[in-house]
Amino acid sequence: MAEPLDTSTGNTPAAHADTRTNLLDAAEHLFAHEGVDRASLRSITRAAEANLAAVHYHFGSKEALVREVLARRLGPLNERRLRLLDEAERDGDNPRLEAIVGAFVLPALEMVQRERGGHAFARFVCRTFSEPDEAFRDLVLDQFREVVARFSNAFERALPGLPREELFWRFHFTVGSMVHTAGLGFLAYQLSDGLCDPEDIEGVGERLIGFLCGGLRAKAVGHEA
Amino acid sequence: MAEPLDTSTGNTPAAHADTRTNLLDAAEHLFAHEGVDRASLRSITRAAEANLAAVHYHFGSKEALVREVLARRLGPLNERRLRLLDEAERDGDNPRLEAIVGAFVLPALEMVQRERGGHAFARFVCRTFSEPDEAFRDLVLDQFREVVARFSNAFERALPGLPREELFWRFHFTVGSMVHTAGLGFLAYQLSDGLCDPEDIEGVGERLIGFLCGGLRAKAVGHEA
DNA sequence: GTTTGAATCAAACGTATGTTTCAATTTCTG
DNA sequence: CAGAAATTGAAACATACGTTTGATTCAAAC
Repeated sequence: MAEPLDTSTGNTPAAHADTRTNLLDAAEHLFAHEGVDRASLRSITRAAEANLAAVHYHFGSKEALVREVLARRLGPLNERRLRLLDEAERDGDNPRLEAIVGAFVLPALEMVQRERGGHAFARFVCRTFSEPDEAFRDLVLDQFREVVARFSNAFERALPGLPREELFWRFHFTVGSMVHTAGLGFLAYQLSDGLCDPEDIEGVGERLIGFLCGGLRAKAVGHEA
Repeated sequence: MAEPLDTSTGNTPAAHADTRTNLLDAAEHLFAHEGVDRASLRSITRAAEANLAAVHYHFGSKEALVREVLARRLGPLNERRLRLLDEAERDGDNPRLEAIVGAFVLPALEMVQRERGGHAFARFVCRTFSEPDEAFRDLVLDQFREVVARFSNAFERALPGLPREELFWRFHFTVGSMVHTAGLGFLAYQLSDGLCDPEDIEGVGERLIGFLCGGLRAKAVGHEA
Protein backbone atom coordinates (compact mmCIF):
# COMPACT_ATOMS: atom_id res chain seq x y z
CA MET A 1 0.00 0.00 0.00
CA ALA A 2 1.67 3.18 -1.16
CA GLU A 3 0.59 6.66 -0.22
CA PRO A 4 0.61 9.03 -3.16
CA LEU A 5 2.47 12.26 -2.59
CA ASP A 6 0.76 15.42 -1.50
CA THR A 7 -0.13 17.84 -4.26
CA SER A 8 -3.13 19.55 -2.68
CA THR A 9 -3.08 22.70 -4.73
CA GLY A 10 -1.32 22.84 -8.06
CA ASN A 11 1.44 24.82 -6.38
CA THR A 12 3.83 21.96 -5.70
CA PRO A 13 6.22 21.72 -8.61
CA ALA A 14 4.48 18.92 -10.43
CA ALA A 15 6.22 16.45 -8.10
CA HIS A 16 6.98 13.54 -10.39
CA ALA A 17 3.49 12.74 -11.45
CA ASP A 18 2.32 12.62 -14.99
CA THR A 19 -0.51 10.17 -14.66
CA ARG A 20 -1.90 12.27 -11.86
CA THR A 21 -1.98 15.40 -13.98
CA ASN A 22 -3.35 13.53 -16.95
CA LEU A 23 -6.15 12.25 -14.76
CA LEU A 24 -6.97 15.74 -13.50
CA ASP A 25 -6.97 17.16 -17.02
CA ALA A 26 -9.09 14.39 -18.44
CA ALA A 27 -11.48 14.54 -15.50
CA GLU A 28 -11.84 18.31 -15.80
CA HIS A 29 -12.66 18.03 -19.47
CA LEU A 30 -15.15 15.25 -19.06
CA PHE A 31 -16.77 16.73 -15.96
CA ALA A 32 -17.40 19.92 -17.93
CA HIS A 33 -18.74 18.22 -21.03
CA GLU A 34 -20.67 15.32 -19.55
CA GLY A 35 -21.21 16.23 -15.92
CA VAL A 36 -19.65 14.62 -12.90
CA ASP A 37 -22.12 11.79 -12.76
CA ARG A 38 -22.12 10.88 -16.42
CA ALA A 39 -18.34 10.99 -16.66
CA SER A 40 -17.33 7.50 -15.61
CA LEU A 41 -13.96 6.60 -14.18
CA ARG A 42 -13.57 4.29 -17.14
CA SER A 43 -13.93 7.09 -19.66
CA ILE A 44 -11.69 9.36 -17.59
CA THR A 45 -8.90 6.82 -17.27
CA ARG A 46 -9.24 5.93 -20.93
CA ALA A 47 -8.83 9.59 -21.90
CA ALA A 48 -5.87 9.93 -19.55
CA GLU A 49 -4.36 6.72 -20.94
CA ALA A 50 -4.21 5.35 -17.43
CA ASN A 51 -5.47 2.26 -15.73
CA LEU A 52 -8.88 2.23 -14.14
CA ALA A 53 -7.38 1.70 -10.69
CA ALA A 54 -5.15 4.77 -11.07
CA VAL A 55 -7.87 7.09 -9.82
CA HIS A 56 -8.18 5.23 -6.56
CA TYR A 57 -4.44 4.94 -6.23
CA HIS A 58 -3.79 8.65 -6.73
CA PHE A 59 -6.91 10.18 -5.23
CA GLY A 60 -8.68 7.51 -3.21
CA SER A 61 -12.13 7.92 -4.73
CA LYS A 62 -14.04 9.64 -7.49
CA GLU A 63 -15.31 12.23 -5.05
CA ALA A 64 -11.77 13.09 -4.02
CA LEU A 65 -10.89 13.45 -7.69
CA VAL A 66 -13.71 15.96 -8.11
CA ARG A 67 -12.43 17.90 -5.12
CA GLU A 68 -8.91 17.98 -6.56
CA VAL A 69 -10.12 19.17 -9.94
CA LEU A 70 -11.92 22.04 -8.25
CA ALA A 71 -9.18 22.93 -5.80
CA ARG A 72 -6.43 22.91 -8.39
CA ARG A 73 -7.68 26.02 -10.13
CA LEU A 74 -10.02 27.62 -7.61
CA GLY A 75 -7.30 28.50 -5.14
CA PRO A 76 -5.03 30.30 -7.63
CA LEU A 77 -8.03 32.00 -9.22
CA ASN A 78 -9.23 33.52 -5.97
CA GLU A 79 -5.68 34.41 -4.96
CA ARG A 80 -5.37 36.31 -8.19
CA ARG A 81 -8.56 38.19 -7.41
CA LEU A 82 -7.26 39.20 -3.99
CA ARG A 83 -3.89 40.22 -5.39
CA LEU A 84 -5.53 42.47 -8.00
CA LEU A 85 -7.73 43.99 -5.30
CA ASP A 86 -4.62 44.65 -3.21
CA GLU A 87 -3.06 46.45 -6.14
CA ALA A 88 -6.17 48.49 -6.78
CA GLU A 89 -6.36 49.52 -3.14
CA ARG A 90 -2.67 50.35 -3.06
CA ASP A 91 -2.97 52.73 -5.98
CA GLY A 92 -5.58 54.90 -4.38
CA ASP A 93 -7.01 54.58 -0.91
CA ASN A 94 -10.42 54.68 -2.55
CA PRO A 95 -10.01 52.87 -5.86
CA ARG A 96 -12.34 53.35 -8.73
CA LEU A 97 -15.27 50.96 -8.82
CA GLU A 98 -14.15 49.78 -12.24
CA ALA A 99 -10.87 48.54 -10.75
CA ILE A 100 -12.62 46.59 -8.03
CA VAL A 101 -15.08 44.97 -10.39
CA GLY A 102 -12.24 44.21 -12.76
CA ALA A 103 -10.25 42.52 -10.02
CA PHE A 104 -13.24 40.34 -9.35
CA VAL A 105 -14.26 39.55 -12.87
CA LEU A 106 -11.17 39.53 -15.04
CA PRO A 107 -9.27 36.65 -13.41
CA ALA A 108 -12.14 34.33 -14.26
CA LEU A 109 -12.42 35.51 -17.86
CA GLU A 110 -8.67 35.36 -18.33
CA MET A 111 -8.50 31.86 -16.98
CA VAL A 112 -11.19 30.79 -19.41
CA GLN A 113 -9.29 32.19 -22.35
CA ARG A 114 -5.67 31.72 -21.46
CA GLU A 115 -5.24 28.57 -19.41
CA ARG A 116 -5.44 25.27 -21.14
CA GLY A 117 -8.71 23.66 -20.18
CA GLY A 118 -9.88 26.91 -18.58
CA HIS A 119 -13.05 26.91 -20.60
CA ALA A 120 -13.96 23.43 -19.45
CA PHE A 121 -13.18 24.32 -15.87
CA ALA A 122 -15.35 27.43 -15.89
CA ARG A 123 -18.25 25.46 -17.20
CA PHE A 124 -17.65 22.84 -14.59
CA VAL A 125 -17.65 25.43 -11.81
CA CYS A 126 -20.79 26.96 -13.24
CA ARG A 127 -22.38 23.56 -12.89
CA THR A 128 -21.02 23.10 -9.42
CA PHE A 129 -22.56 26.37 -8.26
CA SER A 130 -25.97 24.86 -8.75
CA GLU A 131 -24.74 21.48 -7.64
CA PRO A 132 -27.21 19.85 -5.31
CA ASP A 133 -24.42 17.92 -3.64
CA GLU A 134 -23.62 20.19 -0.71
CA ALA A 135 -20.13 18.80 -0.30
CA PHE A 136 -19.06 20.06 -3.71
CA ARG A 137 -20.91 23.34 -3.45
CA ASP A 138 -19.39 24.07 -0.08
CA LEU A 139 -15.99 23.38 -1.51
CA VAL A 140 -16.54 26.17 -4.00
CA LEU A 141 -18.18 28.47 -1.46
CA ASP A 142 -15.51 28.01 1.17
CA GLN A 143 -12.86 29.02 -1.32
CA PHE A 144 -15.11 31.95 -2.12
CA ARG A 145 -15.78 33.27 1.37
CA GLU A 146 -12.64 35.33 1.82
CA VAL A 147 -13.17 36.81 -1.63
CA VAL A 148 -16.70 37.79 -0.74
CA ALA A 149 -15.58 39.37 2.52
CA ARG A 150 -12.76 41.40 0.96
CA PHE A 151 -14.73 42.52 -2.06
CA SER A 152 -17.90 43.42 -0.22
CA ASN A 153 -15.81 45.69 1.97
CA ALA A 154 -14.24 47.27 -1.07
CA PHE A 155 -17.65 47.77 -2.65
CA GLU A 156 -18.93 49.29 0.56
CA ARG A 157 -16.23 51.92 0.53
CA ALA A 158 -16.59 52.59 -3.17
CA LEU A 159 -20.36 52.98 -2.86
CA PRO A 160 -20.88 54.96 0.33
CA GLY A 161 -24.43 55.33 1.49
CA LEU A 162 -25.63 52.13 -0.10
CA PRO A 163 -27.41 49.96 2.50
CA ARG A 164 -25.53 46.75 3.21
CA GLU A 165 -28.48 44.61 2.23
CA GLU A 166 -28.71 46.32 -1.13
CA LEU A 167 -24.97 45.98 -1.50
CA PHE A 168 -24.98 42.22 -0.92
CA TRP A 169 -27.80 41.75 -3.38
CA ARG A 170 -25.91 43.69 -6.01
CA PHE A 171 -22.88 41.56 -5.30
CA HIS A 172 -25.07 38.54 -5.80
CA PHE A 173 -26.32 39.85 -9.14
CA THR A 174 -22.71 40.54 -10.09
CA VAL A 175 -21.70 36.98 -9.34
CA GLY A 176 -24.57 35.75 -11.47
CA SER A 177 -23.51 37.73 -14.52
CA MET A 178 -19.90 36.76 -14.03
CA VAL A 179 -20.53 33.04 -13.64
CA HIS A 180 -22.98 32.98 -16.51
CA THR A 181 -20.50 34.74 -18.75
CA ALA A 182 -17.36 32.86 -17.80
CA GLY A 183 -19.00 29.47 -17.89
CA LEU A 184 -21.66 29.86 -20.55
CA GLY A 185 -20.38 32.56 -22.87
CA PHE A 186 -21.18 30.34 -25.81
CA LEU A 187 -24.85 30.92 -25.09
CA ALA A 188 -24.37 34.58 -25.99
CA TYR A 189 -22.93 33.44 -29.30
CA GLN A 190 -25.86 31.12 -29.92
CA LEU A 191 -28.64 33.49 -28.88
CA SER A 192 -27.19 36.45 -30.77
CA ASP A 193 -26.82 34.40 -33.95
CA GLY A 194 -23.06 34.72 -33.91
CA LEU A 195 -22.95 38.43 -33.22
CA CYS A 196 -21.32 38.05 -29.81
CA ASP A 197 -17.83 36.59 -29.71
CA PRO A 198 -17.15 34.94 -26.35
CA GLU A 199 -13.51 34.37 -27.31
CA ASP A 200 -12.76 38.08 -27.26
CA ILE A 201 -12.28 38.26 -23.52
CA GLU A 202 -10.89 41.78 -23.58
CA GLY A 203 -14.05 43.02 -25.20
CA VAL A 204 -16.27 40.88 -23.02
CA GLY A 205 -14.41 41.99 -19.91
CA GLU A 206 -14.80 45.64 -20.80
CA ARG A 207 -18.48 45.21 -21.51
CA LEU A 208 -19.11 43.18 -18.38
CA ILE A 209 -17.30 45.67 -16.17
CA GLY A 210 -19.22 48.55 -17.71
CA PHE A 211 -22.52 46.78 -17.22
CA LEU A 212 -21.82 45.76 -13.64
CA CYS A 213 -20.58 49.19 -12.61
CA GLY A 214 -23.71 50.71 -14.06
CA GLY A 215 -25.80 48.32 -12.01
CA LEU A 216 -23.76 48.75 -8.85
CA ARG A 217 -23.99 52.54 -9.07
CA ALA A 218 -27.72 52.59 -9.78
CA LYS A 219 -29.82 54.72 -7.48
CA ALA A 220 -31.10 52.51 -4.66
CA VAL A 221 -34.87 52.28 -4.71
CA GLY A 222 -36.72 53.35 -1.60
CA HIS A 223 -33.59 54.80 -0.05
CA GLU A 224 -32.39 58.36 -0.08
CA ALA A 225 -28.68 58.09 -0.74
CA MET B 1 -50.43 -1.60 -24.39
CA ALA B 2 -52.19 1.56 -23.32
CA GLU B 3 -51.35 5.05 -24.49
CA PRO B 4 -51.50 7.58 -21.69
CA LEU B 5 -53.47 10.69 -22.47
CA ASP B 6 -51.88 13.86 -23.76
CA THR B 7 -51.01 16.43 -21.15
CA SER B 8 -48.12 18.20 -22.90
CA THR B 9 -48.24 21.48 -21.03
CA GLY B 10 -49.95 21.79 -17.70
CA ASN B 11 -52.79 23.57 -19.46
CA THR B 12 -55.04 20.57 -19.94
CA PRO B 13 -57.39 20.42 -17.00
CA ALA B 14 -55.57 17.70 -15.12
CA ALA B 15 -57.31 15.11 -17.31
CA HIS B 16 -57.93 12.29 -14.89
CA ALA B 17 -54.39 11.61 -13.86
CA ASP B 18 -53.13 11.80 -10.35
CA THR B 19 -50.22 9.44 -10.49
CA ARG B 20 -48.92 11.35 -13.47
CA THR B 21 -48.94 14.65 -11.63
CA ASN B 22 -47.49 13.08 -8.53
CA LEU B 23 -44.64 11.74 -10.61
CA LEU B 24 -43.97 15.15 -12.17
CA ASP B 25 -44.01 16.85 -8.78
CA ALA B 26 -41.77 14.28 -7.15
CA ALA B 27 -39.39 14.29 -10.10
CA GLU B 28 -39.18 18.07 -10.10
CA HIS B 29 -38.35 18.13 -6.44
CA LEU B 30 -35.74 15.41 -6.63
CA PHE B 31 -34.19 16.70 -9.85
CA ALA B 32 -33.68 20.04 -8.14
CA HIS B 33 -32.26 18.64 -4.93
CA GLU B 34 -30.22 15.72 -6.20
CA GLY B 35 -29.74 16.37 -9.89
CA VAL B 36 -31.24 14.44 -12.77
CA ASP B 37 -28.65 11.70 -12.68
CA ARG B 38 -28.60 11.10 -8.95
CA ALA B 39 -32.40 11.11 -8.70
CA SER B 40 -33.26 7.52 -9.47
CA LEU B 41 -36.60 6.37 -10.79
CA ARG B 42 -36.84 4.28 -7.67
CA SER B 43 -36.61 7.30 -5.37
CA ILE B 44 -38.96 9.31 -7.59
CA THR B 45 -41.64 6.64 -7.68
CA ARG B 46 -41.23 6.07 -3.95
CA ALA B 47 -41.79 9.79 -3.29
CA ALA B 48 -44.78 9.79 -5.63
CA GLU B 49 -46.14 6.67 -3.95
CA ALA B 50 -46.25 5.01 -7.32
CA ASN B 51 -44.88 1.84 -8.77
CA LEU B 52 -41.46 1.81 -10.40
CA ALA B 53 -42.97 0.92 -13.75
CA ALA B 54 -45.32 3.90 -13.61
CA VAL B 55 -42.72 6.25 -15.10
CA HIS B 56 -42.37 4.12 -18.20
CA TYR B 57 -46.09 3.64 -18.43
CA HIS B 58 -46.90 7.35 -18.26
CA PHE B 59 -43.85 8.89 -19.93
CA GLY B 60 -41.97 6.16 -21.75
CA SER B 61 -38.54 6.82 -20.31
CA LYS B 62 -36.69 8.83 -17.72
CA GLU B 63 -35.52 11.29 -20.36
CA ALA B 64 -39.11 11.92 -21.43
CA LEU B 65 -39.98 12.55 -17.79
CA VAL B 66 -37.25 15.18 -17.61
CA ARG B 67 -38.62 16.83 -20.72
CA GLU B 68 -42.13 16.89 -19.27
CA VAL B 69 -40.94 18.40 -16.01
CA LEU B 70 -39.26 21.19 -17.92
CA ALA B 71 -42.04 21.79 -20.42
CA ARG B 72 -44.76 21.87 -17.82
CA ARG B 73 -43.63 25.16 -16.32
CA LEU B 74 -41.35 26.66 -18.96
CA GLY B 75 -44.11 27.27 -21.48
CA PRO B 76 -46.43 29.17 -19.13
CA LEU B 77 -43.49 31.09 -17.68
CA ASN B 78 -42.35 32.41 -21.03
CA GLU B 79 -45.93 33.09 -22.10
CA ARG B 80 -46.32 35.22 -19.00
CA ARG B 81 -43.18 37.14 -19.95
CA LEU B 82 -44.51 37.84 -23.42
CA ARG B 83 -47.90 38.87 -22.11
CA LEU B 84 -46.35 41.35 -19.68
CA LEU B 85 -44.22 42.73 -22.47
CA ASP B 86 -47.34 43.14 -24.60
CA GLU B 87 -48.97 45.10 -21.81
CA ALA B 88 -45.93 47.29 -21.33
CA GLU B 89 -45.77 48.05 -25.02
CA ARG B 90 -49.48 48.76 -25.18
CA ASP B 91 -49.27 51.35 -22.41
CA GLY B 92 -46.74 53.48 -24.23
CA ASP B 93 -45.28 52.95 -27.63
CA ASN B 94 -41.88 53.27 -26.01
CA PRO B 95 -42.23 51.73 -22.57
CA ARG B 96 -39.92 52.49 -19.73
CA LEU B 97 -36.90 50.21 -19.50
CA GLU B 98 -38.00 49.23 -16.01
CA ALA B 99 -41.23 47.80 -17.39
CA ILE B 100 -39.40 45.69 -19.97
CA VAL B 101 -36.89 44.34 -17.50
CA GLY B 102 -39.70 43.68 -15.07
CA ALA B 103 -41.63 41.72 -17.67
CA PHE B 104 -38.58 39.58 -18.18
CA VAL B 105 -37.53 39.10 -14.60
CA LEU B 106 -40.63 39.15 -12.45
CA PRO B 107 -42.41 36.08 -13.84
CA ALA B 108 -39.47 33.93 -12.83
CA LEU B 109 -39.24 35.38 -9.33
CA GLU B 110 -42.98 35.14 -8.85
CA MET B 111 -43.03 31.53 -9.93
CA VAL B 112 -40.31 30.75 -7.42
CA GLN B 113 -42.25 32.31 -4.61
CA ARG B 114 -45.85 31.65 -5.44
CA GLU B 115 -46.16 28.35 -7.23
CA ARG B 116 -45.85 25.19 -5.26
CA GLY B 117 -42.51 23.62 -6.11
CA GLY B 118 -41.46 26.77 -7.96
CA HIS B 119 -38.29 27.05 -5.96
CA ALA B 120 -37.26 23.53 -6.86
CA PHE B 121 -38.08 24.10 -10.49
CA ALA B 122 -36.02 27.29 -10.70
CA ARG B 123 -33.05 25.51 -9.25
CA PHE B 124 -33.54 22.68 -11.68
CA VAL B 125 -33.65 25.04 -14.65
CA CYS B 126 -30.58 26.81 -13.35
CA ARG B 127 -28.85 23.44 -13.43
CA THR B 128 -30.19 22.65 -16.85
CA PHE B 129 -28.75 25.87 -18.26
CA SER B 130 -25.29 24.49 -17.65
CA GLU B 131 -26.40 21.02 -18.53
CA PRO B 132 -23.87 19.26 -20.74
CA ASP B 133 -26.60 17.15 -22.26
CA GLU B 134 -27.48 19.18 -25.32
CA ALA B 135 -30.93 17.66 -25.62
CA PHE B 136 -32.05 19.13 -22.30
CA ARG B 137 -30.29 22.43 -22.82
CA ASP B 138 -31.85 22.86 -26.22
CA LEU B 139 -35.24 22.17 -24.74
CA VAL B 140 -34.78 25.14 -22.45
CA LEU B 141 -33.22 27.32 -25.15
CA ASP B 142 -35.88 26.58 -27.75
CA GLN B 143 -38.56 27.68 -25.32
CA PHE B 144 -36.43 30.75 -24.76
CA ARG B 145 -35.80 31.82 -28.34
CA GLU B 146 -38.99 33.76 -28.93
CA VAL B 147 -38.54 35.51 -25.61
CA VAL B 148 -35.02 36.53 -26.58
CA ALA B 149 -36.19 37.82 -29.94
CA ARG B 150 -39.06 39.87 -28.55
CA PHE B 151 -37.14 41.28 -25.61
CA SER B 152 -34.00 42.14 -27.52
CA ASN B 153 -36.18 44.18 -29.88
CA ALA B 154 -37.81 45.91 -26.95
CA PHE B 155 -34.41 46.64 -25.42
CA GLU B 156 -33.17 47.96 -28.70
CA ARG B 157 -35.97 50.49 -28.90
CA ALA B 158 -35.65 51.45 -25.24
CA LEU B 159 -31.90 51.93 -25.58
CA PRO B 160 -31.43 53.69 -28.90
CA GLY B 161 -27.89 54.10 -30.12
CA LEU B 162 -26.56 51.07 -28.30
CA PRO B 163 -24.72 48.78 -30.74
CA ARG B 164 -26.50 45.46 -31.19
CA GLU B 165 -23.47 43.49 -30.06
CA GLU B 166 -23.32 45.45 -26.84
CA LEU B 167 -27.03 45.01 -26.43
CA PHE B 168 -26.90 41.24 -26.74
CA TRP B 169 -24.07 41.04 -24.26
CA ARG B 170 -26.03 43.10 -21.77
CA PHE B 171 -28.99 40.83 -22.31
CA HIS B 172 -26.68 37.92 -21.61
CA PHE B 173 -25.48 39.51 -18.36
CA THR B 174 -29.11 40.15 -17.47
CA VAL B 175 -30.00 36.52 -17.95
CA GLY B 176 -27.08 35.55 -15.74
CA SER B 177 -28.23 37.70 -12.83
CA MET B 178 -31.80 36.58 -13.26
CA VAL B 179 -31.05 32.87 -13.37
CA HIS B 180 -28.59 33.11 -10.51
CA THR B 181 -31.14 34.95 -8.40
CA ALA B 182 -34.22 32.89 -9.21
CA GLY B 183 -32.43 29.57 -8.86
CA LEU B 184 -29.81 30.27 -6.24
CA GLY B 185 -31.18 33.09 -4.13
CA PHE B 186 -30.33 31.12 -1.03
CA LEU B 187 -26.66 31.76 -1.79
CA ALA B 188 -27.27 35.46 -1.16
CA TYR B 189 -28.67 34.52 2.22
CA GLN B 190 -25.67 32.36 3.02
CA LEU B 191 -22.98 34.72 1.80
CA SER B 192 -24.53 37.77 3.47
CA ASP B 193 -24.84 35.94 6.79
CA GLY B 194 -28.60 36.14 6.72
CA LEU B 195 -28.84 39.80 5.76
CA CYS B 196 -30.44 39.10 2.38
CA ASP B 197 -33.87 37.52 2.40
CA PRO B 198 -34.50 35.60 -0.82
CA GLU B 199 -38.12 35.01 0.18
CA ASP B 200 -38.98 38.68 -0.14
CA ILE B 201 -39.46 38.55 -3.87
CA GLU B 202 -40.98 42.01 -4.08
CA GLY B 203 -37.87 43.48 -2.57
CA VAL B 204 -35.58 41.25 -4.59
CA GLY B 205 -37.46 42.06 -7.78
CA GLU B 206 -37.20 45.78 -7.16
CA ARG B 207 -33.50 45.52 -6.43
CA LEU B 208 -32.82 43.29 -9.40
CA ILE B 209 -34.71 45.54 -11.80
CA GLY B 210 -32.90 48.60 -10.47
CA PHE B 211 -29.54 46.90 -10.82
CA LEU B 212 -30.18 45.60 -14.32
CA CYS B 213 -31.55 48.91 -15.61
CA GLY B 214 -28.45 50.61 -14.26
CA GLY B 215 -26.30 48.17 -16.14
CA LEU B 216 -28.34 48.30 -19.32
CA ARG B 217 -28.25 52.07 -19.36
CA ALA B 218 -24.52 52.33 -18.68
CA LYS B 219 -22.47 54.34 -21.14
CA ALA B 220 -21.11 51.96 -23.77
CA VAL B 221 -17.34 51.89 -23.68
CA GLY B 222 -15.51 52.76 -26.88
CA HIS B 223 -18.68 54.02 -28.49
CA GLU B 224 -19.99 57.51 -28.67
CA ALA B 225 -23.70 57.15 -28.06
C1' DG C 1 -72.32 -9.84 -15.36
C1' DT C 2 -69.26 -10.08 -18.54
C1' DT C 3 -65.94 -7.77 -21.30
C1' DT C 4 -62.57 -4.40 -22.42
C1' DG C 5 -58.95 -1.31 -21.88
C1' DA C 6 -56.41 1.48 -18.56
C1' DA C 7 -53.57 1.41 -14.62
C1' DT C 8 -50.84 -0.83 -11.11
C1' DC C 9 -47.84 -4.22 -9.31
C1' DA C 10 -43.86 -7.46 -8.14
C1' DA C 11 -40.19 -9.46 -10.16
C1' DA C 12 -36.59 -9.95 -13.12
C1' DC C 13 -33.03 -8.59 -16.92
C1' DG C 14 -28.98 -6.69 -18.63
C1' DT C 15 -25.71 -3.33 -18.03
C1' DA C 16 -22.69 0.17 -16.21
C1' DT C 17 -20.73 1.96 -12.28
C1' DG C 18 -17.34 2.80 -8.21
C1' DT C 19 -14.42 0.11 -5.78
C1' DT C 20 -11.17 -3.60 -4.37
C1' DT C 21 -7.67 -7.04 -4.93
C1' DC C 22 -3.36 -8.79 -5.85
C1' DA C 23 0.14 -9.78 -9.15
C1' DA C 24 3.34 -7.52 -12.48
C1' DT C 25 6.13 -3.90 -13.50
C1' DT C 26 8.68 0.24 -13.22
C1' DT C 27 11.35 3.57 -10.63
C1' DC C 28 14.02 5.06 -7.12
C1' DT C 29 17.75 4.08 -3.46
C1' DG C 30 21.52 2.38 -0.93
C1' DC D 1 23.34 -4.59 -8.87
C1' DA D 2 19.95 -5.84 -5.22
C1' DG D 3 16.17 -4.55 -2.77
C1' DA D 4 12.36 -1.66 -1.59
C1' DA D 5 8.88 1.24 -2.70
C1' DA D 6 5.98 3.37 -5.92
C1' DT D 7 3.14 2.67 -9.73
C1' DT D 8 0.55 0.16 -13.16
C1' DG D 9 -2.18 -3.71 -14.78
C1' DA D 10 -6.06 -7.19 -15.51
C1' DA D 11 -9.75 -9.06 -13.38
C1' DA D 12 -13.34 -9.49 -10.34
C1' DC D 13 -16.98 -7.71 -6.85
C1' DA D 14 -21.04 -5.80 -5.26
C1' DT D 15 -24.41 -2.65 -6.19
C1' DA D 16 -27.57 0.45 -8.32
C1' DC D 17 -29.62 1.77 -12.28
C1' DG D 18 -33.12 2.15 -16.42
C1' DT D 19 -35.93 -0.84 -18.58
C1' DT D 20 -39.05 -4.78 -19.66
C1' DT D 21 -42.32 -8.31 -18.75
C1' DG D 22 -46.52 -10.54 -17.67
C1' DA D 23 -49.82 -11.07 -14.25
C1' DT D 24 -53.30 -8.50 -11.62
C1' DT D 25 -56.52 -5.01 -10.17
C1' DC D 26 -59.81 -1.56 -11.26
C1' DA D 27 -63.46 1.17 -13.50
C1' DA D 28 -66.43 1.89 -16.79
C1' DA D 29 -69.36 0.12 -21.15
C1' DC D 30 -72.36 -2.82 -23.13
